[in-house]
Amino acid sequence: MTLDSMKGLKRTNYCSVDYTVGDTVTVMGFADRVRDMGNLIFINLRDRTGLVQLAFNDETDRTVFEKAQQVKSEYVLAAVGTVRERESKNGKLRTGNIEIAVTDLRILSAAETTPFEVTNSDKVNDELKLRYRYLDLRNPKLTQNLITRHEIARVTREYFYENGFLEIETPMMMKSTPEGARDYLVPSRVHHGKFYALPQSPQIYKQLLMVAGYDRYIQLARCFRDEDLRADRQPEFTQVDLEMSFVDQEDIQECIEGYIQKLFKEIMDKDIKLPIERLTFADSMARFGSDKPDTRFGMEIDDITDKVADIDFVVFKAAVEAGGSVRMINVKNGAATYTRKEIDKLTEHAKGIGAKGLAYIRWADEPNCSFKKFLGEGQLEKLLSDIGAEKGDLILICADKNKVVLPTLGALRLICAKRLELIPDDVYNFVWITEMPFFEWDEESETWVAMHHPFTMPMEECLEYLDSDPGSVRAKAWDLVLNGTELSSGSMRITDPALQQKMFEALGMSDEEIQAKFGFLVDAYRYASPPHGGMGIGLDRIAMIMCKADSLRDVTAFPKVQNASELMSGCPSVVDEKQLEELYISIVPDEE
RNA sequence: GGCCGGGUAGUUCAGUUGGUUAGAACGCUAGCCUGUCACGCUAGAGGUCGUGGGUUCGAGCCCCAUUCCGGUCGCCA
Repeated sequence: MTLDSMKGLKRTNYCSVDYTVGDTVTVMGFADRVRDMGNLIFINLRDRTGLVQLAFNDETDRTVFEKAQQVKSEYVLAAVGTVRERESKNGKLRTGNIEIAVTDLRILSAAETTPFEVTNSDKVNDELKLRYRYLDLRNPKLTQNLITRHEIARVTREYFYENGFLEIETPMMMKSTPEGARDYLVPSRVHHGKFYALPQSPQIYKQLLMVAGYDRYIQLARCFRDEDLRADRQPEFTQVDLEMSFVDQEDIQECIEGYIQKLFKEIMDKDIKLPIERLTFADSMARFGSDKPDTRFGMEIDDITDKVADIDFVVFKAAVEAGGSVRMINVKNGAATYTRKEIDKLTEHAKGIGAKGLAYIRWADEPNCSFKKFLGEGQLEKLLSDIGAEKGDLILICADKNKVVLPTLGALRLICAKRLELIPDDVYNFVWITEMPFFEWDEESETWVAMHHPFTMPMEECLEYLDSDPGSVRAKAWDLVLNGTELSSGSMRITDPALQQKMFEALGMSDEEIQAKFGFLVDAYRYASPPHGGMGIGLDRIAMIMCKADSLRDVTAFPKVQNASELMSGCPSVVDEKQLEELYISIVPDEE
């Protein structure tokens, strides 16, 4: 087949626009579907805006008609023609009332048969679609997602520009700081044996920008973390990264609330009520068993330690003796119809999280209690009434240390709600989680590690417990959670070098270590700094939620798969010996 | 690294207790068709059943190993 040139043609409009009958237009795009009826041919032409129908009949110039007969799916075409009304309308299309009577058709590029049908690929295996990502990206749904993502980025820039933020780029190659997630390393050719790291976040640079006096900074920052993937976690991702000076926590939250409100109004036409609810970390854990609670439904956790105190059940007693508690959720919503098998499955899940087991009361016809044999006369009736149970309820009870009980019930709460379809999909529940713990006990290294990062400001009233009870120290750090997804995380930063020194020490770092890792940062604060804090907001996750997508892959143009490789290009890949030599790198073979 | 699920025409799937030539739909190819819009009709091509090994007279099906994909736990300051 001989291909045509588009010489002499200029596109007048995208495919899916409002047309005026009688106009002469030139459109260009992909053949979405060809319907050849012998002496009558229709071609749906597709571009990123949508479809328009090209029509060829006995009034069509013969050479143009013959050209149309050659067109197959995914060919790239240019067509000139006259807009006219369709004989029968198609209500499903924006352009369904008109068609283009083609007077000139050019085949600009021919396609081989594609490995899957581009616009009918819902059920096609993801692996195949990812190998041919450039084809899948032709799918209108993905196109729409990427356009929405573009709109999110546009509104984001608009909002922060309007509010006096400066967009400043920070380095992509920076110093490795082994705290937190694993770094992606970039070897240096010039410096034998030394490495750059790709940023996990521009954290340190943005703090230094505050020291430098650029008091409102924003960047749509690409960030990298060498950790395993999840549906909502890619090794590279984009954060709306910002930092503000001369503010406190409330000022930053207020600024972000304005952003969220604008974003949801402009992209989703949703009105988000302000202020967004504040919930302390401790309350969130106690009520929802999670630091990222999904508040679109109830089923909150109840502490029933006191109510089971007189029950002689060894599991309950042991939990209390170990300093733990007995807590429950009431699944309600007809969950008493759960079969034994389904409850066993919940138990299995609970065990997966760390619980030793699950007690339950299933009240279908009669209350059926898993620890009945440990109950005395009348105790079940009393318990049922104490916890407010009714016929039809399923009560799940977990007894252990709080560290186990809360996450377990939190997870079961989500599983049951999903199964019973209690979660409305058109509701957007934001919540601020505040007063986050500063330290987290790391079992592996048996040390306290910073939960947020070591530059986070502790709450003033907690400073005195820094040495005596680190676990109780709360931070001026907060998360923004939407429908159970952590969207954003922020904190006030330490600007006092003496306090920063103290925090490093509490984290078990020696002076040498501090100097080697963060010396430049500590030094910077010795030359005075405005009080400041900031946030990093997950742009990909916002896009995922706004597109109602199940995976970040659906809102990322070229995503990576679970093992962090990219199926289309096949990266990561081996490199030439010569490249390695220049970098002084030798590869140790895999042990068998 | 652990656990769970999956891999059969180009695609999505079916494939009985282990038994003849592995089927269907869509797509593709060819022909017919003047108002379709998931066009229709007729015919056709297309398979190392992920890979390797084993059991068996005989394996898509059973066993072992391996690989790839997904989910999840660990991990993600």
